[in-house]
Amino acid sequence: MHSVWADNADDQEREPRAGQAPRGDGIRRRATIHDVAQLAGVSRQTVSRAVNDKGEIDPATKERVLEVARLLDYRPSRFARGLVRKGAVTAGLVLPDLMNPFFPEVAAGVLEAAEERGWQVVVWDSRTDENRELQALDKFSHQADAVVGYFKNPDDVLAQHLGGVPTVVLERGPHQTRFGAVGIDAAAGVAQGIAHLVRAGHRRIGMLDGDRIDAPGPRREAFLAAVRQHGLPVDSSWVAPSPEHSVAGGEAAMAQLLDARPELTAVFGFNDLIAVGAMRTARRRGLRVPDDLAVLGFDGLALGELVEPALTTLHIDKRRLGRLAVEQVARLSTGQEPLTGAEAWVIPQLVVRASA
Amino acid sequence: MHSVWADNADDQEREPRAGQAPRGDGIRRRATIHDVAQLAGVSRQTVSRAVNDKGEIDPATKERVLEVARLLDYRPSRFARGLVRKGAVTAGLVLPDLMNPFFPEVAAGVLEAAEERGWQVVVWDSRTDENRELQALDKFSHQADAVVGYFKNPDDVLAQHLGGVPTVVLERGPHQTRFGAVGIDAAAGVAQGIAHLVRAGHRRIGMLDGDRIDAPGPRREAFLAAVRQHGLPVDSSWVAPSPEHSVAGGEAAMAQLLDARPELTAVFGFNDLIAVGAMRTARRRGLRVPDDLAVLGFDGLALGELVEPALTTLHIDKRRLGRLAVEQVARLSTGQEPLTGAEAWVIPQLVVRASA
DNA sequence: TTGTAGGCGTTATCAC
DNA sequence: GTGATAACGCCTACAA
Repeated sequence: MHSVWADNADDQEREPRAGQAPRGDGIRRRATIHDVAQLAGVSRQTVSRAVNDKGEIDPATKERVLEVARLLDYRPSRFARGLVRKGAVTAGLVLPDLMNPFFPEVAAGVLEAAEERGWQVVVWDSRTDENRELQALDKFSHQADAVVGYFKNPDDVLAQHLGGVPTVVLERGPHQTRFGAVGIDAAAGVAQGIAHLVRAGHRRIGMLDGDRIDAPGPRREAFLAAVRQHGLPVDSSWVAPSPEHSVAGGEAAMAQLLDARPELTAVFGFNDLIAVGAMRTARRRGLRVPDDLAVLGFDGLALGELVEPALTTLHIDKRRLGRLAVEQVARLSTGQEPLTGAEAWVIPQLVVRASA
Repeated sequence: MHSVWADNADDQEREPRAGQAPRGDGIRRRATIHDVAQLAGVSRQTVSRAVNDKGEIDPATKERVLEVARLLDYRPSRFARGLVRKGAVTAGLVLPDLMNPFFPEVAAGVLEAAEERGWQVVVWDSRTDENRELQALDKFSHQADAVVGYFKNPDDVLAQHLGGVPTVVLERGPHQTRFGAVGIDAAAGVAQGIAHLVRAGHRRIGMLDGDRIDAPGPRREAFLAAVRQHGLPVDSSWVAPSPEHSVAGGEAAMAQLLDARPELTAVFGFNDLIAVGAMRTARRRGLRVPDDLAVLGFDGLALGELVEPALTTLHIDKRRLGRLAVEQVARLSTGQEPLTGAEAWVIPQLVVRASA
């Protein structure tokens, strides 16, 4: 059984060879307040005063002490300090893909909110890999006071590696997880999007889904619900998987979907990157966008305004998503109940541009 | 005078009200190993053994202790642990703009390299603000063992807030800084780019520069040197400033440059975002790219392949940049001299696409 | 102005 | 197997 507290790390690598001089290459033990005190011929307390700009100290001794400190390249140990002055909070942030512009923007929101609270944020890129997610948690369960992030692993696995650290998972409904959650109201968003396409006369609408074909996520479910509600001649055979959440992934998925459903007149992309990929494949095949094929994205990346034609998309306030996550986890870490109302839920907004 | 060691922070906010019960809302003192020991009726040492999966312990007591630990929501203090087990390294990463895809990719490189070393990385977005840079350093000088980042502040100001933490600055030549440095060989890159434009017949080439007009950086200097070398009828009046390093900034700057130098047949953008902005303004004014106006970028963002026409650019291995920075700062923190050769220098590669 | 004593929470060491 | 004892490096309180 895996103990959630155990530090199964391969830390400790600093050899204790104590070079007395601060210079010299090779690993040397860092100078402590004691070393400084000794060399300066004062008590540790005096060093502390000098180093911390406390008042009660003779300017002369202060200067002397500071001089020695500099000489020894002394820096207070953050561990010792943290032990005695409370209040330094570290949050861990797990992101699946730094190369998708969506996540840096979420991160920006997280950083903002964390900064306001005086927290620092440690970032980990899981590369959408379950094992790497757990590695992150193994670290964070020891090194962080709170965790926020995107996870593929199921709750129980996460919990096992979390060791009780307050956690908020992103884009998993509050009812779908036992952790704090901040989600996107995919249903509301997708409904808007499909309604827009239908309004424009489309009936044969496909989807490029980022979720595994055997594990439909909220976006696909919302899509299927929407097309059904509008009575469209569309079923799950109109959904092609795009395991790679990237432009290239979208290109490939679109090719596949077009082969399966040539009668398509519109596609909904799991995210903007995939949607852009879809546009590219469509155009490469000689289809005009939006005339022959309308394309709808999901995310609202800045990128969408730069491609041609500009991408119609369901815009998400990514920064807010990040901020909310921090607020949630802050609640958790003070023992409050997580929010589950509108404060934990961001609703996509349809942004109509040229592609649909 | 600002003491580099002083913790001029407004930390400490945790009120010491010790709720004995683990549950209950409101701030409660976190349970310590002592609390667990007491409630479980064993010594702290035994708790430590249980929690750390050490061998020498009776399975029964272990289970009991773990149970209590769970009950009390006990998590070992990372500070106390860090004090006694050495080896947990934290690096601070200062980025100027998370919204520019360039930097997340640099960050990805930093994270990779840091992970390989078992380091964790705390990220700070300075938003290209000198004051925020210093805020970051004030934090990192206490909380980090190494710092890597982009800075506008001059060396001496940085040093003042760094308190001796090993530091590597990005994109500042080794001879331009007293810190460790990892740079881009702008001269080599720009030379390739301008040569390409000249080869295509361009002689009236402008530049959209991201640096302040009164503080030319390496890219502008390289540009000016290159056009001079090719004997082009171009001087610094062909350089328009684009203080915003964004698409919008590039659009505005391009408008300005086009007004000043309508005879332009090609532009070099400080970065890809600016270059894309330039393309947009050009096309909005009815100019065809590249026929009427060729556009050359600098960065090699993925984005450049998606715009129309695709952007010709000087591609930088951003991930490598990040990795090198970590390697450099790792050297510094073990007392070695920083690298200054090719290992600390990334050379842009011309990628020819449709825009030039 | 300066020094001494004690404790922050954890683990290593060495007894029992 | 389990428990004292002594660090780890720093800071707060109090004494000199």
